Amino acid sequence: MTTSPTRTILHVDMDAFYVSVELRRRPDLVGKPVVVGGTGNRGVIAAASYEARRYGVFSAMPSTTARRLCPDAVFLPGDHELYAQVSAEVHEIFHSVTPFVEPLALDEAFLDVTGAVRLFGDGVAIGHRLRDDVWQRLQLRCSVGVAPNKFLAKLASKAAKPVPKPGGVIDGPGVVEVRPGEELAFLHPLPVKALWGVGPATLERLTRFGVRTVGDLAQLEEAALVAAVGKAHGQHLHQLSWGLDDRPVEVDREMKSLSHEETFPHDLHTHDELRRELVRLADGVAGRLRHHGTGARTLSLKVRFAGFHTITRAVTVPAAVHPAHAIVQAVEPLLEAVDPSPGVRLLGVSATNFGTPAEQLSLDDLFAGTGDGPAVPSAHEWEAAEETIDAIRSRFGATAIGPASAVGGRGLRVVRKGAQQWGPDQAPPPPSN
DNA sequence: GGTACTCACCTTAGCTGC
DNA sequence: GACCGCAGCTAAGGTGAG
Repeated sequence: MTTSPTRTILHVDMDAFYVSVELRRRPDLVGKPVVVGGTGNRGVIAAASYEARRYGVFSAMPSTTARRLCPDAVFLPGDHELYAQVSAEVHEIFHSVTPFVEPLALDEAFLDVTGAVRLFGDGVAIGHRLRDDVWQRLQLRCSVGVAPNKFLAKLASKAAKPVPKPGGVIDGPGVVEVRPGEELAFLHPLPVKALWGVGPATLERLTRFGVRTVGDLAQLEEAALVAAVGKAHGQHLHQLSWGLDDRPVEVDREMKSLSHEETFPHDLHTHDELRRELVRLADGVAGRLRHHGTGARTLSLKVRFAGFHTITRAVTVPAAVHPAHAIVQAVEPLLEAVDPSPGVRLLGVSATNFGTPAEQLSLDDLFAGTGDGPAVPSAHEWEAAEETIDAIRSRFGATAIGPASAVGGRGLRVVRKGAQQWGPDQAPPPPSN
């Protein structure tokens, strides 16, 4: 029997990242309940200061609920570009100890420091070093978990965090280590929902089996678990319940899908309105496909109705495409087949099945020789136009130019990743005549 | 009653070709 | 020609994470 050598994995998680970044430019708000997120009635909370968490406010909570729980909280709209920039600085510090960094989100990452312990000391020493560096250079706090695998390191970093209590915020240890041999003693008393992959639906199924803690789950036969939650998920959870996780820290994770979706301040009821939004979303997806130098064969449409019922419709085209007009051409018939009369609150466009874009067929090609059809640009003209749009946006900003067919009652609005991360802004007042 | 956005992965079902 | 089993692809929906 072979055993894999013990690894030293760190999970570094920034403390209330978005809020902490905001507090650097608003020191007057330090010590106060502050939340970052959607400011409109349809928004959600992206991050809450520990003072706000004392009132039960947490991320992903509807903004309206947060306002009710903590009316005195300061609500900030969020600045995705700034957070991305600060995140890059944080990751630079991570790279100062190891090249094996797997970004998980803007505010957290896994680090494989197995090869760095001879240089910098053991995992705990590296954890403290990183915490000190992040604080000295960026005035931000983070928590570090140290363990033989990713999954345990993640749980450990959570145990290292500050704890909001009704009486005040209690500092966490900052660095928590799960040593080899102590995995089960750490893991089994935890509630089963602490496991990666146990969300509300899985939790309910497991509760039916009387499973409350990770230890309970470990005692369950793998076959019973597979019957309850499916093969892949069941086998994975069984492994995790015994502290087993051999996934490597992946430095270059390949992107497999790309999407833009948007919740509207008010429900839309007509195809005309929806078509305008579709063009905008497709333009955003197309820009990012071009940026990554790829195209997509499968284009999907997502529609969420007023009652929150959500449908998805997809189409796969013969060759990968990336121009916005080709995406619109593919997805528009799917939209036409949807009845918007009940009201549509969200529209989304996604691209999967990536591949090198083939030579594009234009409408001209389709109508070639028939003498029919509109006078439309050729495929090369489309491509040249979109490259020019990219150049203008990189020089003058993302909102400098956009598709004319996307201009509607709300003016020209261009889709950028993260631009509307946490829901629509406060709905504009009705137009006055 | 309220519930964002982005991405990954899984399950199920239907279809097609061999 | 009809049928079966299998693999591969696609579509749709669900779940979970951060």
